[in-house]
Amino acid sequence: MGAPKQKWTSEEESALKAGVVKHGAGNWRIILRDPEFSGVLSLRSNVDLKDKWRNMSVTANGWGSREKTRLALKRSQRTPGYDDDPMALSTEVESFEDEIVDAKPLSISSGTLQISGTKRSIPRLDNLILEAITKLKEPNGSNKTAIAMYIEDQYWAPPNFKRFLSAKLKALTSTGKLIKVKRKYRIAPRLSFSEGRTSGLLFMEGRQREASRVEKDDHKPFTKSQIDAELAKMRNMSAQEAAAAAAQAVAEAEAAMLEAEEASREAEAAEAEAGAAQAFAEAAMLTLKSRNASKLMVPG
DNA sequence: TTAGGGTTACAG
DNA sequence: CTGTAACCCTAA
Repeated sequence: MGAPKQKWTSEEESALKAGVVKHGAGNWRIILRDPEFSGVLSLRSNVDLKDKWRNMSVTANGWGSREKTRLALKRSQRTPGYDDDPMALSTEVESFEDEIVDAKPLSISSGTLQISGTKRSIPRLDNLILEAITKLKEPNGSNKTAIAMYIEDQYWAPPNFKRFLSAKLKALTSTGKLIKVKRKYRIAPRLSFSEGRTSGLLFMEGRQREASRVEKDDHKPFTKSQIDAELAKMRNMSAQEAAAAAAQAVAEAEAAMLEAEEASREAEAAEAEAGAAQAFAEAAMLTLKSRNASKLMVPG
């Protein structure tokens, strides 16, 4: 554990962690392309980011969960008394030394969007959940414990994370984003509507009968047609406008989720509200992402 | 371009 | 000598 070759500085590590929290793990090129992070990580490549993140994850993990590493491969001698449990549940996973690193005001590129009121930016839990399910690669889906474990391992764990996650999973299931079978969650088959031509607004289309415990379906702040209309408007926006709108939607969704969490007594309505807001936010982000991927390719 | 496996260099 | 972190190579 010493200081071997070109040791990463604290600034670089902080930038990496902030970038992962902000953009999500895996988008190394996006993180590197960010003007804020590129200042510190200019001499680092995307591969370096990935490797560093891997090393950090492995170190923080304590290799007690589900990692092979080369250690398991190299060390073939295992004690016959106890073999490693693939689903070791350790609820006391402290993250790195610092908890929330992302204290800087989140600024969308070119989008002069000031999100006032939000204390700290919650990383899109939706994407985290989807990422967790994707990375876990469970054929039958992943249960809440596995998802929570993954997120807690890879990112940081808020104090009331479990309640947060439960509410979020419920909301995602209600909106058809996830499919819940028994106790496992799977990603809904229609998740990509890459085409902006047809107004295929899918998530609330043909399902809702699969949800086992849908208690309330009454009035929602955002109806399906309203979301569709908003997205249709967004497609005609400029990139900056779309980015701002998407960020605003995400912020509102997060705020709604926070309110839903805090109002834990009659959280049903607030939960539905947050779910609808998140559905729109997610769709907006996907639309924005498609736009950026097809149009805004800025060569480094 | 990213994820993963493997190798090298350095610290204990 | 062993373990760890950076580095390197390759497949998807």
